Amino acid sequence: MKRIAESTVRRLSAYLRFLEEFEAQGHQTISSGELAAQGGATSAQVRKDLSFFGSFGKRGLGYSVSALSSSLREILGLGRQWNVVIVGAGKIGAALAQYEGFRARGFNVVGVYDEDPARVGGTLDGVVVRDQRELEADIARLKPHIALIAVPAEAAQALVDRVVRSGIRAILNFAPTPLMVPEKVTLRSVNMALELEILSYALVNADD
Amino acid sequence: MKRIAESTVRRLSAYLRFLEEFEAQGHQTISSGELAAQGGATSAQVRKDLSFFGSFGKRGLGYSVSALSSSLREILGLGRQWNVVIVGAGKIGAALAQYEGFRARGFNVVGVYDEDPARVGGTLDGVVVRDQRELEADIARLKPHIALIAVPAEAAQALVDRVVRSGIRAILNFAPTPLMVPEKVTLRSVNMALELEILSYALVNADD
DNA sequence: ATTACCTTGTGAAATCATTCACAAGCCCGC
DNA sequence: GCGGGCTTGTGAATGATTTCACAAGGTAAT
Repeated sequence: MKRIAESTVRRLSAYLRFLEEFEAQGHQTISSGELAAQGGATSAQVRKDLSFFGSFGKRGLGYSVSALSSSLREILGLGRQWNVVIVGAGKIGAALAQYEGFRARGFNVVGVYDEDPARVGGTLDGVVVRDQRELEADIARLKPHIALIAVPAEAAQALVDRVVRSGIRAILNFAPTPLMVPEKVTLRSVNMALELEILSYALVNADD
Repeated sequence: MKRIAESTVRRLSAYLRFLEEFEAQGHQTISSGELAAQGGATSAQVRKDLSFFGSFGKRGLGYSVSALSSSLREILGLGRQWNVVIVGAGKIGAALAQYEGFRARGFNVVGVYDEDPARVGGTLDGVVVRDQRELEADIARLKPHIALIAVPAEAAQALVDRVVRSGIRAILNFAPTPLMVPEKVTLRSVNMALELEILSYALVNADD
């Protein structure tokens, strides 16, 4: 299949979220226009996004809410459970470990790791914080699919290397630093200070 | 000035971060190629990004690390302090309130708000959690520039409306829901579950 | 001062993403 | 079964962003 733009995948995910709400409200069908109105997209964009993956609608009528939800879950790989390890049990790691939004969408936190003995052995939302030295052995045993990196910038690359070497193929990084991964590994980064800097830019250039 | 793409601003911010590191290592000058190598950009992209704002380099030599850092800080509006209020003192709000990366870059948390009486009065990294009912009065008094929204999805829009009505012009949203703001307000969203879903998509489509 | 060598700044070209616009298809009422 | 009214799916057009490629300008060594 042709490579799909990340912006498209991001929107599909947003469509799915709204479809679930819409379904809960008892609606059977939805048009591209209604779906678009939600996230600021256009109806043409919704149709184009979906067209990369097939034909899901009925002309004149729109899309079946439940059928489209299923298709999107299938496309996004959400018809299954994903196991996640969190590396770093500081403020951010702890918040992530306890974030309900992950489990709600099929992402299971199966391990949280830290190197600080003061944190090891503590429990976060039912998951015990384990010693970072166990990381390799645990990844080999639990075969998690995704690693969340929530350690200081200086430590991040070394830990990414370790989880990659242990077989992890997808990483979500919260450390404010660029990271290198082999091509076969997918890396995404969330950088909160950077988001604030973009706001800062917007504020000083508000009069454009 | 011509409107600058968000992707450009994002990269400028990344360049600045690396320049600061590079400066700490004692380097005087840097070429567009060295700067690019960092974040996976190309040298042409670095030069193009900078060219939107002026000429900062010397042909044959590169850029002065310190001069370029200053220019970027100026462009991004980082030559000053920004005051930030955090709405929501749950897991994520608390983690944000205590995140050192913000203060380090000139973003001062001047207030944290929650509606849960059990949280009000508590203290997070020196900042006392205040009652959400004080929000309007405090914004009027403290004139913060930026609001971070860290409340459940259902509550987010109402709180955004409140901070916007109180005069906030820039919002960073952590609630997993789309939000509406007037045109004059800049809104950015960080959606962690959505990031995981993009990884999920990448994992199921790894063989492309 | 001249030469050899680098690196910038920037139009032009290429690529990527979004929007337009409309034929084709489907539902529904009659 | 036919016609009116909607809405999809999709090429074509537009717009945005990235990459290319090279003239222009600077350094440094001799």
